[in-house]
Amino acid sequence: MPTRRIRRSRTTLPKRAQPAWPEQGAAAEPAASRRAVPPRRIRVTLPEAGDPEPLGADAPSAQAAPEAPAPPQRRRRAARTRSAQDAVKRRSKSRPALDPAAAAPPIQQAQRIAREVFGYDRLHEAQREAIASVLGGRDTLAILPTGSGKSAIYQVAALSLTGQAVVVSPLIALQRDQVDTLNEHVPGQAALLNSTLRPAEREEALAAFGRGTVRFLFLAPEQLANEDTLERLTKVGVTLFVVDEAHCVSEWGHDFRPDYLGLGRAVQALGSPTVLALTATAAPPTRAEIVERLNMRRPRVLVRSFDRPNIHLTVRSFADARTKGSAALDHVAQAPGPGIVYVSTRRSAEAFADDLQARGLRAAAYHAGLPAARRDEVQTAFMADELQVLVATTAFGMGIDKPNIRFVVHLDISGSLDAYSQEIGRAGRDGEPAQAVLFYAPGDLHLRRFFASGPQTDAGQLEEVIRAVQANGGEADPDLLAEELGMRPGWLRTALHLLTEAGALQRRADGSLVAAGAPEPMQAAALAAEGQRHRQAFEQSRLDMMRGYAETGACRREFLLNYFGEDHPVPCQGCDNCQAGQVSAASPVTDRPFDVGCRVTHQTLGEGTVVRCDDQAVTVLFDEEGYQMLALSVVLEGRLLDHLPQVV
DNA sequence: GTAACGTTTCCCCGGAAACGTTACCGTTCCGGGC
Repeated sequence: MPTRRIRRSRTTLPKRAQPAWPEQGAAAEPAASRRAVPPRRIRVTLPEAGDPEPLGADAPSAQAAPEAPAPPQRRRRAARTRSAQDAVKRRSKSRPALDPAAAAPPIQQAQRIAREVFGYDRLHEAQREAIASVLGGRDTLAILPTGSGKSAIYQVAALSLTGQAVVVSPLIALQRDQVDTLNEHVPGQAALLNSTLRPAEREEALAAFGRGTVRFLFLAPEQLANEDTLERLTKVGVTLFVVDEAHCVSEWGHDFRPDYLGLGRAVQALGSPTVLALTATAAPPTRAEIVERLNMRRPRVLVRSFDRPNIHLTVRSFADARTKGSAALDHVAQAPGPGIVYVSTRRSAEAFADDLQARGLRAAAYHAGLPAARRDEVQTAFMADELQVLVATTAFGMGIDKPNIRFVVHLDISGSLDAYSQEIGRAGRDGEPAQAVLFYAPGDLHLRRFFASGPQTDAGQLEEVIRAVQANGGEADPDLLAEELGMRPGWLRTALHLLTEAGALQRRADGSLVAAGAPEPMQAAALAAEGQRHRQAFEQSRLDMMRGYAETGACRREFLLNYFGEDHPVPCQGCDNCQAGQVSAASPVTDRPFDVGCRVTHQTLGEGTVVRCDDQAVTVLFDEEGYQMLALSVVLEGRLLDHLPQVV
């Protein structure tokens, strides 16, 4: 077994040449503090692929356990990509063949790797459970709060296993950070595979992974849609398939990045390795979809509390957008920062940042329409506390780990409580008090309804597409079809996706789409249109829940946690309604007609699961129709809901 | 669903009003140009 010298290194923020926002007279706040882990040199022995020998029992530690950190959030561009690839080249020693008969390594081995390789004195309980589940060969979905060290789970699990891991990560910048972090601890054992690589670099990454020199290969889901890439990986014999930020499967797969929905197919093609899906936010339907889409078998689903008691929840309601904007400006101008203001459009991001600057604040806008260099500059400045306020669209935030964010203000309502929870979860990661304030005007719902509605299709158009595919000899080339039918390419891609979901089209081994032959075009189009209708109804129902949160007079924390299937005692004293004395202690759980989590059936809405029940309303997540809030008195008087046997 | 923007219509040539169109969040990948 090889011995390696590992040195923990600290990274530094790149210096910014020129501030592009007004400097304020007041002294800059201290730089963001990262957890200080003293650099040290250790000698560590790692199991090779095929090495069955466990490392021995874990020694107990009396020290507090530093949790695994989220990746640092500085953009590291081509130079870092090349350095990771160079590291791969330096380590070209081949590994022994995989040994599938090797016994699952014990959790003690994982603890030792966590300590000796990554410097964590001990893993916390959720990390241990998830790692043990993976080491036992069980597909695992871990839904753990931000800052709980999700990355450490796959890092330690993969190094404890024999064989190699593919890690699907949504953003190239995130992948770079993850590879850099890993290569600081296990030099040369992590590599990237994405479109920024030159052909030779790409080939080298695949070859190193094929030789076993590289244990972790990070890629975006689009890479796995490439049949050549998938075939190369299949030959390697991947033992662990990790999906980081797994909520993207459900959140982005349907209308934005459809290759997320193809990950289950990739898992099968890779010989069904153990699947580990990690996310910080997933309500029950999102969990179900992740499990289904990733083809997870009898998965262990680990869920920890979503509650962040140090974040105070407030909603301020307004009749119109103008008075709302003015009040939000006053609020943010006096709020102790640093903070994030989320808005729904790029234009309003620019406008609100301008307004804040006019008030003398160091503020900047961040959205996907900015040049990459400007986005890097703004993000780096915010991370370094050079900015007080970042005004951003949803483009900002994934993977962000800035501990001292004191407020997250929403100038516009989010599209779902899933998104809202993710966004406010970026506040107060240092455990100190933080504020989440939603500025709400009912008119804001229009734009969100537009986003939730997605591209409009009808069965007639979809049938037209299928017939065109058939007329083309069964080939479904998006660009050709768009031109031929005079349809927008974006819309046509959505149509092809819906038709594939309905079974009217099939993906061939080379990745291209062909007509499936059955069902008949009319029937397939109707199925596809119905599928989309369900999806849109579900999205609209999620927006309804977001609206429910904004308009509730009950405890907001309870409302938010109920959405994620978690109960919470009221009053919480950590939200505006509770502090205003509007919320009194709830009736005992046993007195409620419907328990959270119980299965019910409705004559027209079908079967569903109760997610919330208070004195006024019962909220049910129906399997087909999404979330529905029903007046409790009407439900009880009309006997609209019947209990079903509990699903174990 | 709304707002911003562009075009057309008045039919005296500049500009208001009406009307129509389009964008509105999110990333990766790929091919072409320099």
